[in-house]
Amino acid sequence: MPKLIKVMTRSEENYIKTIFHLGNKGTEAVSTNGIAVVMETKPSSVTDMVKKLSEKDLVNYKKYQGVSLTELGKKTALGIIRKHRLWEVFLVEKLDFSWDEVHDVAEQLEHIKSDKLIDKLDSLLNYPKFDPHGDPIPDKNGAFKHGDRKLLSEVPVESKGICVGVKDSSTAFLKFLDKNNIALGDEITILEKEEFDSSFYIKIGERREHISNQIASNLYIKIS
Amino acid sequence: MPKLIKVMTRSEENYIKTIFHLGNKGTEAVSTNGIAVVMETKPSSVTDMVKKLSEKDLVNYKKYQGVSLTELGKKTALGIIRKHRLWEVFLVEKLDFSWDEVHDVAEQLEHIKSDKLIDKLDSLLNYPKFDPHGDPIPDKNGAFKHGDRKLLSEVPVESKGICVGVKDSSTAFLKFLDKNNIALGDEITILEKEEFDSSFYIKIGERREHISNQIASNLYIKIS
DNA sequence: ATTTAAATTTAGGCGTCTCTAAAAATTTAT
DNA sequence: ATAAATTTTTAGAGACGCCTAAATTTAAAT
Repeated sequence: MPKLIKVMTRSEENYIKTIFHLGNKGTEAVSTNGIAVVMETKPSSVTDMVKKLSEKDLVNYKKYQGVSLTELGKKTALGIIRKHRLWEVFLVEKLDFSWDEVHDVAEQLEHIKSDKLIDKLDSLLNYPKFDPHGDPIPDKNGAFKHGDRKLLSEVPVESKGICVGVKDSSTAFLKFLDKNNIALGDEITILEKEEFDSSFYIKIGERREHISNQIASNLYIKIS
Repeated sequence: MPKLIKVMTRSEENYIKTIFHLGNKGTEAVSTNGIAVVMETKPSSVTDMVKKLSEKDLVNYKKYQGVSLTELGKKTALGIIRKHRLWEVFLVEKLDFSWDEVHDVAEQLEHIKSDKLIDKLDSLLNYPKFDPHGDPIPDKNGAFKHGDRKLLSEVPVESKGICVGVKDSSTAFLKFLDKNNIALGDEITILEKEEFDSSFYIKIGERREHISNQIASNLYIKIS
């Protein structure tokens, strides 16, 4: 009889989510320290929690070997991420939040427990496939695919595509993009690559822009 | 310098809300037992929490004398109630929940911390004045008024009015009303009062109904 | 006015989640 | 290969919110 008692605390959910993001969708083992840094807590606290999650069959854990998610853990993580991203869409589409304001609130809303709520929300929003940062929203079964986006920095000169997402969704980066009139959906063409500093000259809409490598390696485009 | 540190835990918020509801908007002293019963906890737990709330200047408390809300406590309670009721409207209006399903989810959503969120939600819903059960929604400053609703059971024969709310918003009662086709907004006339069992004969819409005193003393109407 | 009953508080303890400090294991460097 | 540095785990403790059991206060009953 599997333990399907999914009464998870907020803290447990946050750990699961972090392990998912840190370990290539939970498949690779993550270090105790890594988790501690991201969650702004101490390694010893991580060890405690990881043991508890292990007892609940949400993670695979062997002392000193790092942690990865079990199938149950992955399913759980996808459920939380689904909720987080749907709420982000809601905040932007229905409540006029800007894309750099949504994260903190979504972080709270993702812990609300109600299947009906999230299904209805999904329907209200017309079953969106991506959140405001271009990240994919898992469906009810946890499935999600990513088209074939590439980082702007890893695409050959002359390529043309649509800006579909950001890798770094920090407030600072998003505000920078806003200030420079770069948004999801914009058409981008790589004009030239500056070998000296790995920066790029691009055409975006009708404008010509010069962007640093740091920017280019945090913007996803879908080649057309 | 007032302690405006409003970092309240979920549990603290629930106590404040209960004290507000139990004590005539927090003004009357409430008993430890009363709180314990409503919150399904033990009196000793209530004592512990009440001490903590007292230290934070949210309640007035003297041993063995019961608890009432301070001004700060009342303001806090109204803020939580505002959030709860706005979310209820959202669930019914935007997500097609029925009025007997909203309570549990709203109970969770009311603890989300974001002023912007609640203001935007208010705006999305067009600044509603009442929740799906007819209870008034406090405005940003905590002000709310109730028109002049009366319990059906306390109104003279021949009175005519609109059904504007329920006193008991339990799932059972709400389902009963649904089953009997009684909804907010219905026009009701008191035809006759049966002295024997204090039941009422009423006209609702075009129908004639016989309702028990228990029902009548949980339905609010606004005399027209 | 005492006694009895009921309500309330205190005392001590438990589970969760966190921390610091110290011990153990692993990795890196020489 | 051994020593040094780093990472990870253990041990012990604290805040929170709850509990049980016992003591205290208040209210009710005779």
